Amino acid sequence: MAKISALQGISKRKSPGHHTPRKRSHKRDHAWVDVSDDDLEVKSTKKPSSKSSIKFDLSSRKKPRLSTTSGPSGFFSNDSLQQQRKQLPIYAGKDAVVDLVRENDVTVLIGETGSGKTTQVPQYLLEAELAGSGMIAITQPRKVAATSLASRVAFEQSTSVGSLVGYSVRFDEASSSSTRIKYVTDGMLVRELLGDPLLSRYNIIIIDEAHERTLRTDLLIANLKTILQARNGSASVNRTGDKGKGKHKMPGNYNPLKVVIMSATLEAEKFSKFFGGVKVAYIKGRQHPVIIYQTTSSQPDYVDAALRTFFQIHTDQPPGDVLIFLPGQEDIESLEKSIKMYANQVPKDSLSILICPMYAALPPSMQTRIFLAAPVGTRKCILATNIAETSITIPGVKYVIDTGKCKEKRYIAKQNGTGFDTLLTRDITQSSAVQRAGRAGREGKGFCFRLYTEDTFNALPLTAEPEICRCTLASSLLQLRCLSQNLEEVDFMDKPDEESIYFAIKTLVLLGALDTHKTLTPLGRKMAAFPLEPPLARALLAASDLGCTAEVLTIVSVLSTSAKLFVDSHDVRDAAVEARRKFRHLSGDHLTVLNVVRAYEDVSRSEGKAGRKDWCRKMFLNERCLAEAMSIRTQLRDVCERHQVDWKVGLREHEGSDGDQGLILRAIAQGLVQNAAFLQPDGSYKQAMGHTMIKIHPSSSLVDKKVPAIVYDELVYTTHVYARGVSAVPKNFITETQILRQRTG
DNA sequence: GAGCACTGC
Repeated sequence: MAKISALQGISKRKSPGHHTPRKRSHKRDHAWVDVSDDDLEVKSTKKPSSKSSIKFDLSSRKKPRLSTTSGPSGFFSNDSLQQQRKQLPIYAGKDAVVDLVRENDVTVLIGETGSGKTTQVPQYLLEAELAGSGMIAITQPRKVAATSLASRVAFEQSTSVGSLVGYSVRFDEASSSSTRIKYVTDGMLVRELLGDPLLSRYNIIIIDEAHERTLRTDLLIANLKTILQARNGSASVNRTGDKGKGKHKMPGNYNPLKVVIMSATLEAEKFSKFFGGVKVAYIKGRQHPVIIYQTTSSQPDYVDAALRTFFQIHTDQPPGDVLIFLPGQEDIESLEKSIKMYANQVPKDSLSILICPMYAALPPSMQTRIFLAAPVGTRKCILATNIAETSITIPGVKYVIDTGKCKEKRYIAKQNGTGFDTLLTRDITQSSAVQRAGRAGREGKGFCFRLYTEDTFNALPLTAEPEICRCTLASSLLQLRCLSQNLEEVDFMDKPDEESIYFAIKTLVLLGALDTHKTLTPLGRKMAAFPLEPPLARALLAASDLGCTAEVLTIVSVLSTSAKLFVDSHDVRDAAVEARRKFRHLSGDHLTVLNVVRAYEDVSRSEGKAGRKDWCRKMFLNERCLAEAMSIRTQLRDVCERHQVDWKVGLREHEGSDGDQGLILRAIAQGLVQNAAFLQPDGSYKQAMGHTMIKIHPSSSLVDKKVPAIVYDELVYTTHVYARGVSAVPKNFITETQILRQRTG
C-alpha cells in the first residue's frame, strides 16, 4: 500500500489500556495539529512517526471460512422465484436433509452464509410431510430476523404472513390455526415452554443460529433433550394423528418430536456430541470472495490505525463504501473527529467523504442515514459497533476495517453472594472476525483489513463464551423452578459457574420467590408470569400490596426497556441537563422517571403524536424508550389481569405528599433489597449486603448527595464501581425487608 | 464527577 505523505506523524496516541477504560481527550491528542482548510501538510510539533502507513501482510490473503446471516433477499416473479429457490446451494442437498431428518430424532445442520438453510429447510420438511399435523418452529435470537424471515418464506409459498407461514415475537404475532411454519424468537419459545413443558404443538423444532449460544437458546437445547426422551423415548409413543391440544394428553401419548440444530461449523461436533453423537450435515454457502489483509505488526492504538488505514484505502482504492468496526460510541466519536480533521487534506481529485456513525444509542434519524446510497463522487465511511456485525446489513460496503475489539458485558459474581456488571473492551473471537470480514462481500468482491496480525488472529478464541457463563441467572433459574427443574441438575451444554448459581439462588430467596429449601413459593410462580427481571417483578407485586401498582408499573416498564431514557451526547450536555431539571424528583431517579412519563402522557394527550415527538426532542428524551415503555406497560397490565392483580390501583391524583410517594419507594426497595447501600462516616457508600464500596453514577440525579441509604438498579464497574438508577430511601425500608425475609425466607 | 456492545420475555 502506498504511503500517504500528508498524514505523516498523526499516529501518536496513548496506547489504550486493555482492560481498564481509558480517558481520551481530543483537545490534548490533537493540540499539536494546526490545520487550516488549505493545508495539505499537517504541521506537527512532534517528530513524524516512522510508520505512517500500516503494512499489511499480502501473503496472508485468505477467504473467510464461514459466517451466518439470514437468507436471500429481493423479489421475483413466481416462476423465477421458484427457479431462484432451486439455485440456492442447499437445494442440491434437499433430499439428503429430508432423509436425515426423517430417519433421526436429532440432526445437526451446518450451513454457511448464503446457503439458504434458514428459509428452505422448514419448507422442505413441510413439503415432505415430516411435521404430521403439528407445527414447525424455527427459533431466531433476534426479533427482526424472525419477522423478516417469515415474510420471505410466506412470499415463497405464495401466501401472506400469518396464514401458512407465521411468526411470534414479543409485542407482535402473525399466526392462525392454519399456520404450519412459525418463526419465533428463542425467548418466545422459552415462554411457551412454561405453559407447555413438552412443546406439544410442535412436531419439528429447528434451533437456528445455535452457535450464538444465547442464554435462551441454551435453555431450549437443554430442555429439548429431556423433551425428546418424554415424547420419543417411551414405547407407547403414539405416532398417529394429533387431534387435540397437547396439554390434554397423557404423558407418553405425544407425537414424536424432530429436532434440527442449525449452526456455523465451529461447534458442530459439540452439538452432535451433546445429543449422543447425532449425524451432521454440511452445506456449502455462497458469497462473493473477500480478500483479507492482516497487519505485519500489532497496532496497540487501534483507533489511530483505523484512521490511517481508512485514508490508505481512500487514496489508493477504487470507489466503494468503507465499514469500520469499533468497540463503542466513544471511539466512534473520536475517530469521526479525526477523519473530519484530515478529510480536506487528501488530493483534490479524491472522492469526498461522508461519515456515518452507527451505534445503538444514536438517535433514529441519524441511524437511517447509513442506508442511503452515497451521492455521486462520495465515499461513505461507516463507523459502527457490533450492531453492524449481525443486526443490520449496510448496502454498498466493499471495504471492511476490523479493529478486532468489542465491548462485552460480563457479570462478576462474588463469593459472598453479591456481584456487579462490567463493561470492558476486549478482543473479538475468530468467528466474529470472519463475520465482520463477510460484511465486505455482500454485493461483490470485497476487502477486509484486519488491524491485527495473523498470529493474533490465530490466538483469538474460536467462539464467544456462551452467555450462560457470563450473565445473571436469576430469571432463568426462576423459570426452571416453574418447570420443577434445578439449575444445578439441568444438563446444559456448558454449565454455569457455581458462584453464579449461588448468587441466583440467593437473589430469589431474598425476593421471596424461593423459600430457604429452594422450593418455589406461590409468590415466585406469580413473579415468573411477568416478562420482567425478578427484582422488578417483585417490586411490582409489592406495589400491589401497598396500593401503588399504577405508579410502579410505569416505573418498572421504563426500567425494563432496552433504550436509555435520557439523550446524552457531548454537544448538547448543558441543555440536556437543564431540560432534565424539570422532571427531577428529590428522592432520586425512580420518581424522576415517573415524572417524565406523566409529562409525556400529558403532552401525548394534548398535542398528539407530532407534538409529542417535538417535545421529546426539546426535552432530550429518547422517544423510542418511552414508546417501548408504553408497549411493555400494556403487556404487563394484561399479565396483571390474568393473575388478578389490579393494575389500576394507584395513589390519589396529584397527591404529592411524601408519605404516599414513600409507598412507591417502599415497593421499589422491596424489589431492590439486594441493591442497597448505606452511607459511611467518610461520605462514601457501602453495599448493605456485601463489602464493596460504591459511588453514585454521575448521570444520577442523586450524584454528590449524602443520604443515609440508597437503592439502585445496577452496579457497573468502569472507572469505579458505580450505582446507576439510584433512589434515597429511609434506612428502615432496607433493614425491615432484610429482617422480614430472613424470618420468613 | 462519567461516558455504556447486543439481544430477549
